[in-house]
Parts: sequence; structure tokens; C-alpha cells
Amino acid sequence: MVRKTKEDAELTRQRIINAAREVFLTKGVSRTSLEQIARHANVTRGAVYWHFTNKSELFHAMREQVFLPLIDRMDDTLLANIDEENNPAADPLTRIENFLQGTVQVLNDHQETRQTYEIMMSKCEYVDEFATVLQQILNNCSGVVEKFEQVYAKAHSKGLVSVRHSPAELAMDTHLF
Amino acid sequence: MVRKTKEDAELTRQRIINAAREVFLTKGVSRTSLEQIARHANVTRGAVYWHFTNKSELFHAMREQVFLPLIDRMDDTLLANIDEENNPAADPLTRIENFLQGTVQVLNDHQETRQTYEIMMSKCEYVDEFATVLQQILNNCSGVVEKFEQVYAKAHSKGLVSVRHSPAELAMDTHLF
DNA sequence: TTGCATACATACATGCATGGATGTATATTA
DNA sequence: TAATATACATCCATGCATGTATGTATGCAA
Repeated sequence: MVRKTKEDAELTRQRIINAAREVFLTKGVSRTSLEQIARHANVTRGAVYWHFTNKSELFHAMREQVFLPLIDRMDDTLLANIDEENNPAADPLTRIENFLQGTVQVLNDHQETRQTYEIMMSKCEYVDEFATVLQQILNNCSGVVEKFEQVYAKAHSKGLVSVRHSPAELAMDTHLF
Repeated sequence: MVRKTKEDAELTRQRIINAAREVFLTKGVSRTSLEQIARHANVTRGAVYWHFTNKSELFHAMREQVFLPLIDRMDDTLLANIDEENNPAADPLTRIENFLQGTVQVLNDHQETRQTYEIMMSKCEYVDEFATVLQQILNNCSGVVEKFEQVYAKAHSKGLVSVRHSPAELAMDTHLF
């Protein structure tokens, strides 16, 4: 193996991330060594250490590949042009439904996304360096809940939902689901 | 340290389990060594290996201390005398509510139970030996769902719930909650 | 074409964690 | 009371994972 062009290097980086995901899934995050990941990606640990400073940075990179698209999709589906009053597609409850269906769709179509979620849920111990990861995830979640809340507030002001439920409650419930 | 009486030994065993829970919580299951647990319990690894063959057995023992009472409570609260037709306290929906409130109560009162749940949820990677643990947990869950289902079936036959929802659906929903 | 940066591979030192072997003092039992 | 089982503590060999240091061949820019 010798020096590659920038595009090749980016491919290698991606191969490492994919390898990490697959090994994480079967071995668990803390039990996979960077050596195993490297072998699975047909490189050596040198390459892994070149692209990522350590395992948690690699984990973080893997995570971002599914979270950033999620955030984008939320912004698009849920919040974009929410203030245009006379937009038929902008009905708040329809937006929520669309977003949830989109989420299921993604989980159906992309096994990579499924795998990443499974790793985050039952193959990772959120301690030490990973505690900050958990913090980030929770921050993300409260961001998600907040966005739900905005949409529900809109629905509320339009009289689309029962006044017995506050937007915050509805948002939390939807998120739990 | 020298040989103790059987009661002393049982105390030591319990101290080890408690120590394990506390260290698991802060360090995560895979990152805590039996040495750390031993130190935290004021014994040596020799004692730990005497009472438990390895880490996963220790984990299993810790888990049983919260799951077995849960199962018992389910049987008592949910299922006991469910077939006595004219028992006022045996109303199916009331049973469900009582059980859920009891669960919250336990989580409120026993920080040990809270800690154990937190460990099982975000401080443990379910792979290899622990994959069987996950399997057991899932089995337990389906057992739980089944019991919910029985109660809902009873409620159904009494006309207490809308016929639009099957007992299975209701059970799954309650369990998710 | 030279020189430096890049993209890795290889080698090495270090540090636990594990599990088993062994030691040992006491409780228990026959 | 002698023999044995119990409840640990201590010690040791082994292996693996990490991080870093170093080697090296190539792409790229001046």
C-alpha cells in the first residue's frame, strides 16, 4: 500500500467507518479493537490512526453519518416554511406524520442506519469519553422534542389538537414513540 | 481475612454485588475489571471468583435481584385471582394502573433498582456472553407483554375497552410506555 | 526536478485484565 | 478431635489492546 490520491483516501476513510459499524455490531464497541476494524477494512491500524485519533472519534464519525441527515430531514419536513399560513402541505399534523413515515422508510431502506441505531442502543456503554456522546445524543433528542413542540404549538394555535394536551406533552409522547 | 460463617459469606456476596452495581454504573460493564469491583467491596479478586465464576455471572446475579421481584409483583398485582368474577379489586384496568404505579414507586424508592436499570440500558453491550442476557431480557419482556395481554383480554371480555384495539396491541403499547 | 506533505505500514513499549494455581486459616462435620 | 470443606488472599503466566515512534513510497507544488 502506498500513498493514494485524496479521493482514494476518502474512500479508505469510508471503508474504515463501514468496517467499524459491522464489527461494532457483532462485537460491541468496547470489545472491538482498532486492529479488528483495520483488518475488516483491509488496512492496518496505521491507517485507522491516520484518519481518526481514537476509537471514540471513529464512533462519532459513524454516528454523524446517520444523525446529520436526520436533522436535515427534520428541518425540511417539519419546520420549512412553517409560517406560510396558506400552504396546504404545511398542515402541522401532516408534517408530523410525514416525518415519522419518512423515518420508518429510512430504517427500512438503509440497513446501515438500522445497524448504527442498534449499535447506539445496545452495543455501546456510555461512560468516560462516550458519556459526552450520550450527552450529545440527549441534546439532539431535546432538539428533536423542541422541534416537535414547535409544530404542535402551531397545530394548537390552529385548533387542530385537543386543548387538554400541551404541545410539550404531545412532543414528548411522539418522541417516545 | 479468614474463613467466615455462612451468613458472613452471604454478606460478602451481597457486598460484591452492590460494589459491582456501583462500579458498573460509573465505568460501564466491560470497562470494569473484577479487581476494581473487589477493591470497592473491600475484598480481593479471589473472593469475587469464589462467589461468581466470571463477570457475566455476577452481572446476571445483579440483574436477578431486580427482575425476580418484578415478576413476583406482576403475578401478584396483575394475575392473582383474575378469574374470581365478583372481586371488586380485580378490575383488569385497575390492576394495570396499580402495577404501573407500583413500578414507578419502586423506581422512586430504590436507587439500587434505578441504577440496575440504567446499567442494563446504557452501560452494557449485549454481545457474546451478554447476548444471551439480552435474549433473557427479551424473553422476560415477551412474558411481561403476555401477562398484560391476558389482563387486557379479561378487560375486553368485560367490555371495558374499545373493541377497536386488540389485547395484543394494548399490551404492547402499555409495555412500550 | 527537488522538497515537502500525505497516506499509510511496521515495530515497539507499556499496561492492564484474565484465569488459574497455590497458600492458608478457620468453620463444620463425622 | 481429626479430617475435610469452605472462604477467601496472593502470586504468576499469558495475551491482548493501546498509543506512539519510525519507516517509506508516492502525490503535488514551486
